[in-house]
Amino acid sequence: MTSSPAGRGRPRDERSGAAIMKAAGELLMENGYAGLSIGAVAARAGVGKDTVYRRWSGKPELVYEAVFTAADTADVPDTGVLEEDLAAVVQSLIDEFSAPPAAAALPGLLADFAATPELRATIRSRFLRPARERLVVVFDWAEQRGETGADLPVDLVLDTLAGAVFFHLGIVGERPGPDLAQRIARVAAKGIEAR
Amino acid sequence: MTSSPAGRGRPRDERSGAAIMKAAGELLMENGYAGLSIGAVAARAGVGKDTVYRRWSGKPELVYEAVFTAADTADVPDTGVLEEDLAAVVQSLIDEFSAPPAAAALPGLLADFAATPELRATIRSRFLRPARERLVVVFDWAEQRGETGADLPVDLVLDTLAGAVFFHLGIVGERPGPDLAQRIARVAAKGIEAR
Amino acid sequence: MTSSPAGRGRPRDERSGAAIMKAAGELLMENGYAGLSIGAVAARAGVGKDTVYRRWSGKPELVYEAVFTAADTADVPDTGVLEEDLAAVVQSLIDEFSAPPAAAALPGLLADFAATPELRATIRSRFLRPARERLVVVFDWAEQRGETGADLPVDLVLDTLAGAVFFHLGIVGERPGPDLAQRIARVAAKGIEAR
Amino acid sequence: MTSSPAGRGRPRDERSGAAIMKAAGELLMENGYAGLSIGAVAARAGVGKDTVYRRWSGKPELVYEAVFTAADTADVPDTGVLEEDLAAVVQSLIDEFSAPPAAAALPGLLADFAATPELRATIRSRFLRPARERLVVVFDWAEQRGETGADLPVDLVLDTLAGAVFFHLGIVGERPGPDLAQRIARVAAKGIEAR
DNA sequence: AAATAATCGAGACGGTACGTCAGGTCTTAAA
DNA sequence: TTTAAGACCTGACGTACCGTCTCGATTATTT
Repeated sequence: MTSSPAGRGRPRDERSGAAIMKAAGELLMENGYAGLSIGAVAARAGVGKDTVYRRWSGKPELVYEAVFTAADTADVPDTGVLEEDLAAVVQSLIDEFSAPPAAAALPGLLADFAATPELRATIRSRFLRPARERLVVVFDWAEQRGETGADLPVDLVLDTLAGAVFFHLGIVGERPGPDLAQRIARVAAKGIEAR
Repeated sequence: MTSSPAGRGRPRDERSGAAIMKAAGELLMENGYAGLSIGAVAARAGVGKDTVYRRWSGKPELVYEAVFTAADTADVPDTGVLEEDLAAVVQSLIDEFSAPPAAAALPGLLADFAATPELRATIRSRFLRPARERLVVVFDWAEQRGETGADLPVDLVLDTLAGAVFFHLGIVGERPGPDLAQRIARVAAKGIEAR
Repeated sequence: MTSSPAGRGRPRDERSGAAIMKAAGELLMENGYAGLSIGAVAARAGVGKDTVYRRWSGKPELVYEAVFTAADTADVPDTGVLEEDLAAVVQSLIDEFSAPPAAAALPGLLADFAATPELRATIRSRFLRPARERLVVVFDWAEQRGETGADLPVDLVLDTLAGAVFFHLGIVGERPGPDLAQRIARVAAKGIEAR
Repeated sequence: MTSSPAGRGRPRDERSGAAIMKAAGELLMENGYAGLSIGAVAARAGVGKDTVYRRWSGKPELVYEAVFTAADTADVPDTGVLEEDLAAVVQSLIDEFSAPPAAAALPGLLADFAATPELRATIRSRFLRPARERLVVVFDWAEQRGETGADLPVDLVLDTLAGAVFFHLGIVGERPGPDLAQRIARVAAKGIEAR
């Protein structure tokens, strides 16, 4: 959210922003990403359209913030086994991508981000940073245990894991079976282990 | 394409359909998926809007057909090594997804498909069938060579490979390095090989 | 009204145009000129805004046509007396300006016309042409009878008569007493008669 | 202008009011009446919007005061001839109506006044009082000289003179030729003279 | 000196209207 | 029956103003 500039003038009412976020989440689940309009969000939030545009530059930014707010700073547990550590990382991606508003928003949201150069450059940092940080940690542990070599292609693996989850859930639309994270992690762990 | 209902009346002019496909591909590369409108396609093709709607039910179907027309029936070469076979499969996905009109269309197109129940069900068959057929063959060879066990999760692996390629190219927007297929295939091959 | 270009395409539905005119007249009397919006006219007419903009370039043109449609081609009667002839001309101006929708529209409408160079140039021809034609005839008769000289300043007299009626009715808002035309005509007739 | 309610609190800064008047006059000439917004006036004056609304109730009142401030208390000269006296009155109307900011403001301003019942009632006193006072004096002289009878319809003549000037200059937009006042006065004088 | 109160610039607030554009349907005359 | 053309209704877009309100700060009068 763009922070209010300086201390001058009437400060923004936090309740407006909160009402907008709430309305956006609801409409997202009711009508999907394509069926969500800024005007409808404003109307349901009991707010003028300007009040939305003052805070967010457009639908993608608004929906991104409405959906991906969970801080998700939990540390990945050190299980001592690469495959299990990876499973935890994949599970966090699944949790992030399959929450109801996220599932409704993701394909359209990523499409809009991908279509806009400025937004496209932010996709990794916005959607994948927590997972990437965890992955770096997990890779570090695995290297110290000798399970993997150094110089693992973090971003490529991350894209693969995220792509697998996104494609499986978001596009093809399968429900996330309870062992999905484990199955993906098993292949990935074996794939990147040293010999 | 919807086939012309046989029989009476003036037959459809095949040149109209071809002009529409051509115009759609051009506009896709100029303005992207979101910036393509049926009206603009019709105008550039020198055709009435009805002539478009008579053949395709809407933008997703139209763009899908304009972009994914290549038959792509080439057999995957039997290299005798799982990793190499997989690399060929991944390369075919890369080729399919990174062709200029496809790259411009894919994120938005998949989002529209995913948002429509009837279309969502057809994603695998429309975008992944050739790759899936190749993957089945490759897995069959590998099993016969003893490199892998039976009962490999074809669809999950397919989603993973496709998701990796799509996310890496379509969303994050990296150019496909010449060794991308090989790198993905290496991890995947090791991941699914029998111990 | 802009006439539909050539014979190609679907012809405009005359009922739409008529419904727009009717709605505009009603809203004008209910809310006045400033309170009339194109969107409200379209909504009441059961028509899309485009259908309005396709026919009229904006509110001034729309309201002008909605209000000043009466052909008003009646000839001015030859009474044989300048003052009486002028009274008939003035009365036609009063009738034109004091009809309920016209009275509601005139001040704002003329202001918008005056503020737009292209429209400003058309004020005389749009609002005063019938009166001017009558005035020319009346002056011609008067000259032939010897009541006046030649070279009367038609436009200045016309502006004076119209200004008097407009200012008296439209701005100051007096009801048009039954002898108003006569009173204005008396002064004007005396004013322009030859000694 | 609403006078500052005496007494407590910080007194109004007279420079703010002056800056607002100045900004309003400038913007009026740059953008016309319709193109003038309170927000823009406040911004150019370096003032908050409330500082404007605290002093004036809205655009019409603000513009009226910005434009029609000239006291114009000069006495009409007694020329001894009705036509010449009238010419002076008409000339004062021309001067008032054709000053650049007034010319830009008048049609829209009068339309807004006419559209608001409370304001409409004040039009004569606001815009025509000086001219009316002069006209009464001039008629008085003329009656004493025997040029006219008593009981001249002051308001009707005034509306006619003002309407003629307003319509000729403000609406139709002619530049005021140097003899305009004389030409109008000649007709009017003859029109109201006793036989 | 302290309390009270109105003003100041700034700008957020909920609304309304703007004029444009796309979607998908329908209606014409011509082929 | 299809064709090109284009009108049709719906509804969203992002912007501009409206007139009100809420800030912190300032400047006066009243205790």
